[in-house]
Amino acid sequence: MKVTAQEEYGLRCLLQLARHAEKGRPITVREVATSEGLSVAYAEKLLHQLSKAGLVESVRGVRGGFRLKGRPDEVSVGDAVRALGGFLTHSAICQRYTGDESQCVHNKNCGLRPVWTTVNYHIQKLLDNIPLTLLLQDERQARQAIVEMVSFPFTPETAGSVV
Amino acid sequence: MKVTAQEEYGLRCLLQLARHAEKGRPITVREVATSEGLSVAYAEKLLHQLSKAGLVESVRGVRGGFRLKGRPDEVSVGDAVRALGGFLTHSAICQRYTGDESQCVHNKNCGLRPVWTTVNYHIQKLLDNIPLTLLLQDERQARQAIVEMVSFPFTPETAGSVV
DNA sequence: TCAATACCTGACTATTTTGTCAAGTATTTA
DNA sequence: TAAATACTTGACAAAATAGTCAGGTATTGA
Repeated sequence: MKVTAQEEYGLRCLLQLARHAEKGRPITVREVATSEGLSVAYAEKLLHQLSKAGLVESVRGVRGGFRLKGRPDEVSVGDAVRALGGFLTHSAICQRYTGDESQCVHNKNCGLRPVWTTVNYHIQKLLDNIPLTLLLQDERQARQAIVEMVSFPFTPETAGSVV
Repeated sequence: MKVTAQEEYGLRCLLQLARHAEKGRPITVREVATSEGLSVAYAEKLLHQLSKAGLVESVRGVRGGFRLKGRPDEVSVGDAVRALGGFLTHSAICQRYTGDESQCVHNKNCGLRPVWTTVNYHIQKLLDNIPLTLLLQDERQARQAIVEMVSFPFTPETAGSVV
């Protein structure tokens, strides 16, 4: 159960664009890479990925760079995850984990499938409701905002203990 | 955002043991491997992993094999995931994704951390409440049981559309 | 006690995912 | 229009994950 490098780093780069959005002019790959501690080549690849997915637009030439395509409060973490690797869909799992067979032996009747379906539903629902702007504040505030948003008994203290 | 092969296949093997539990005698690796469409060597590795984690016990020698250690209704999917690769903890993410630096540049103040904390909390809470027995029924019933358990508006129809 | 059954272990190979590199194209500005 | 800036692309290298293999040890039962 993990977050891929693409998702983590890609999301961080996207947050840089969101943070930079108000300034109007695009931000260069070099700037993003530097402030994220990534190589320029790698940041380039990630931004390109986000660009292909339509979350980001690129401007070539001297004053060029990358720019968030929508308003930062209209782009969600869910959008980013979808663009960067996708959610835990059961169809992806079923197609991938087929053992030695060409089709999964549980294809017709699988006790596990409802589990992943449900997990996926939860995560997707949660992340689709977190706009990038929510994460531009400092960590304490971001946590606060998310906790209030999801509205279930979940305080910073329990949060810490869960992890 | 993905489920690792270890988690998926390991969980499937564990379900075989749970299914077999009432018969009393252990089930051999060969039997598990065959019914899951896995190689014997691989099933062996997975079962060994579950054994090290204490979810499963092994019996050597002629009538040997593997056996679930607890009662099938007392072992949860959450237990299995923990044994097989672990949850999406933020500490794992922070330690792993450090870019070119030795420490993540966001170590002190990270807007993303509360997101993963929350996601992790949700998933863990959900999976810890799904006992293996719930998944031994046929898929329709399993889905039904999970849906009732989590008690939120989530029908088979919407489930399909989400995936 | 010896042969057959089954688990145990660690090293090895294959595959996938991550990350880099180099040569290109588009745009601006002097 | 030439030089500098920046994005584009596809092939490649490195690292992590997945899966295999071979030789071992423990237990049973004839």
